[in-house]
Amino acid sequence: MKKAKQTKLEAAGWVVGSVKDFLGLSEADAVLIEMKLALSRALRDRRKKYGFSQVQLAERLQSSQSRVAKMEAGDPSVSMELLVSALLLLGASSTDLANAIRRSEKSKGRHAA
Amino acid sequence: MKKAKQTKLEAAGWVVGSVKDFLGLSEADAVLIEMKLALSRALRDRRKKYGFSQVQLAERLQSSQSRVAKMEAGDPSVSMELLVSALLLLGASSTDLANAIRRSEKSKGRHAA
DNA sequence: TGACACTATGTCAGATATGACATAGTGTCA
DNA sequence: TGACACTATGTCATATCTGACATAGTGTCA
Repeated sequence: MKKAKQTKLEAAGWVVGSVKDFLGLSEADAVLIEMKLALSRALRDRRKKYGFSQVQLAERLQSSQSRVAKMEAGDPSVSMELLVSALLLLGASSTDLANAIRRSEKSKGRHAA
Repeated sequence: MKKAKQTKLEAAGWVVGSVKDFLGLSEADAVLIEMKLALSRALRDRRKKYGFSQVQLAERLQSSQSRVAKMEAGDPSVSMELLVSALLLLGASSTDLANAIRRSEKSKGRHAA
């Protein structure tokens, strides 16, 4: 579901609101990125909370320092699943994750008040 | 962070509670699976709410009917990211996702009350 | 200044996920 | 019964992700 999205969907006659309250493609992408960034921040916070270095965390995750750095940097090569797995291994609960995701919501456009 | 987890971690001297309130490896896995199942259910619900067939949804996602079926079945070949992307394209908000994830939490062991 | 611990960035071989296809199963309507 | 729409399952080539490595950047302490 990655490449050639826009053109194909436009060809298929996508119109914002065709079914009502569907998001445009690019907005869904933006929301996903925001969510991943929120998880990145949560990961860094949690690591620091425990006083771990990236190297130490990498050991626990059975990963590498470079990947931990990319996770925390919101690098596009890092999947949401990896971020969530890492957070869970750092003791985060479903509720913690839910909160991080909920908080990722953009404060919206403020079109009307 | 997949294979050979257990043995390596055990060799590294993993003990539940070594840092306190860390989850055991297998529990983190279980939680992740629960979360993905919750998202699967949310996807099916949302698709049905809009009266779409799997084929119709696949078109919107630029995917295929078979993959939609696997998504809804909680097939291990489906990533969390794919589930979330699909939900977002069906108009789910960050809050919706957060709720689904929060609800995925197991009702715990009831060890003490 | 240098030495050190920590973090960031680029690359790549191997592992995993993906869309697509075929095909089978299920339910409904006539 | 058959025809049809929908869903499930298996497979596969290709796309994407991952851990690992090298190396560069940053901060701190002496």
